[in-house]
This record gives sequence, structure tokens and C-alpha cells, in this order.
Amino acid sequence: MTTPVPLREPTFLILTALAREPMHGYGIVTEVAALSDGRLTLRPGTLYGALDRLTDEGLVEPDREEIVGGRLRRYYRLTDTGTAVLAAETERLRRNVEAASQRLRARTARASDGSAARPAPAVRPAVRLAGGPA
Amino acid sequence: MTTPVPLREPTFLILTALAREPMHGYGIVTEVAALSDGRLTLRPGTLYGALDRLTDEGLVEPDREEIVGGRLRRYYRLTDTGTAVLAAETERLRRNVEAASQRLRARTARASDGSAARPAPAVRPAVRLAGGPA
DNA sequence: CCGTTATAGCTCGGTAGCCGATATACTTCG
DNA sequence: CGAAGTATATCGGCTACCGAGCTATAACGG
Repeated sequence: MTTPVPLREPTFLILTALAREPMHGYGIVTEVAALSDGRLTLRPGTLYGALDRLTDEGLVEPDREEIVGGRLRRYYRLTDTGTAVLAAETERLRRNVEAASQRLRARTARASDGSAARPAPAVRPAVRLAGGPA
Repeated sequence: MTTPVPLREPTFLILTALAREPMHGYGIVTEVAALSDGRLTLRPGTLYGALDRLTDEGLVEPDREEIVGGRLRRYYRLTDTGTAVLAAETERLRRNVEAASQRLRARTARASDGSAARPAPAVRPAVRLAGGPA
């Protein structure tokens, strides 16, 4: 069954969205956009591909189907396994964040005192990233 | 130049390893193993592929070469851009961790009081993950 | 009345990072 | 002398993700 362990960001956020309550596909898209401050918009290919995969792996499962305003809503729910995996992944990420933060802090400190042998960046948090602003 | 934004875990840890001080390939492997508590062992294909890619993208750059005990050591150094990207990625992960933690906590709380309409998992943190224990 | 937007579902091909295996070479140890 | 450890690098395959496109209904605007 090989639950794929380093969850990629989209997958991680899908599970996170479902942790609160069962949701349908389109709802997940808007929820993920919200909890990532609009930084990540799930593509249909990513969403439904991930949903199928996660269902196969037993991390999520179909919850129910509703018809609201003539449109079908297919709800998914986080399983116990899914909850456990999400918790484990969150811990892993927390450790990574901590390790990186510590090293970055040390780097900044080094840049502050006179010991900077190198240009020593001011560590500006504003970078232009891929798929950035228009 | 499209700096690839959601850094995968191996890439993230390579940058983290280099944040402290310039290191050579093999040193990065051991360092990453250390700061991930042995959970992740970088494969050569991953390491050198990533190093080439990150060099092209300007996140790391060659630092110096040494010959220690007849063996070549090629050192890499984190650039200013690399530092900024690592910082930005760390922030992104921190937010994701926070969002997931919050939802997981809410879920546990719901399971504790009597309001559990669903089986309500005990949220066991022990999962068998891919490439799990021997 | 018709076109556009929003909601809601799904499919398919291409891209690219990671894994696993493999190769080379030098040093040290048994 | 061979095995293990250090240190570099390449190549093929897997697969998650992206991007684009498709269908359908409801609601709004011209």
C-alpha cells in the first residue's frame, strides 16, 4: 500500500482542509486557497487525482452525496489513518521548520556582528517566486 | 528563471544543511541524515541532480575545492537568493504546520467531548508509513 | 433570449523532481 | 588482496503535479 510519505504541499493541504469537516471537491479548492492565503490554487487534475489516490490509500473516503441547487456535491471525509498520517506529516514539517529557522537565525546573527567575511545578505523575506504576481 | 516554489523535502533539507556553512556533497548527505534523525537518506541521484539544478537557479554556488586524503571535495555555498528562498519556504511551511495543527487540535477536542457523532478516532499517532520500520 | 460567470464534476498529456541502480576512483583496514 | 568507507557522477523509470480542455446546471446581465 505504500502510503507516500513525504506528502507534497497540495496533498498536505487537501488533508488539512478535510480535517475540519467533510467537504466536496470544489469546497476543498476554495478552502485550500483560503488557508494558503491564495498562494495555492488547486488544479482539477491535482485535486481529483489526489482524491482518487488518497481514497485508494485509505486516507480519505467518500462521505455522502448531496444535490444543492441542481448540482451534485460529492463529499469526502478524513479517515482515522488519514488523520494519523496528517499528524505525523505535520510533526515532520515542524521539525524541518525548526531546523531551518535555527540555521537561518544563526546566519543572520553572524551577519549582524562584525564577523561577516561574506557580503552577508540582510535575509530579505521578499522573493519573487515561480508563478508569482502578474 | 522560475525558481521552483514548493520545494520538495530533499531540496529543502539540502538548502538547510548549507545554511550553516559551505559543505561538500557527501557532507550534505550525512548532515541531512542527522537533522532528519535518519529519516531521510539522500540518494546520489537526488543530491547531485538537485545541486546542479539549484546552481542553475542561483540558489547555491560552488565555494571551493579541497583534496583531503587524496579525495576531492567540492564545496557548495548558499547564495543570498538561496537564503531568501529558504526563509520564504520556511515561512510557508510554518503556516501550513500551524493550519494543520489547529484543525487537528479541534478534531481531537471534538472527539473528547460527547459531541462525537462519528466513530471518532483516538487519533493514534502511530502509523505505519512507507519505508517504515524494519 | 442568449452569452457570460460561477459552481461542480472529470480526463488526459506533459513536465520534472526523486528514487534506485550503477559506475569510477582512492584510502584504509582486515 | 579484497572489502568497506569516502566522494564523485550518470541514467532510466516512477509518479505527483500542472495546465488545458470537456460537460452540465444555475444565475445574472445585456
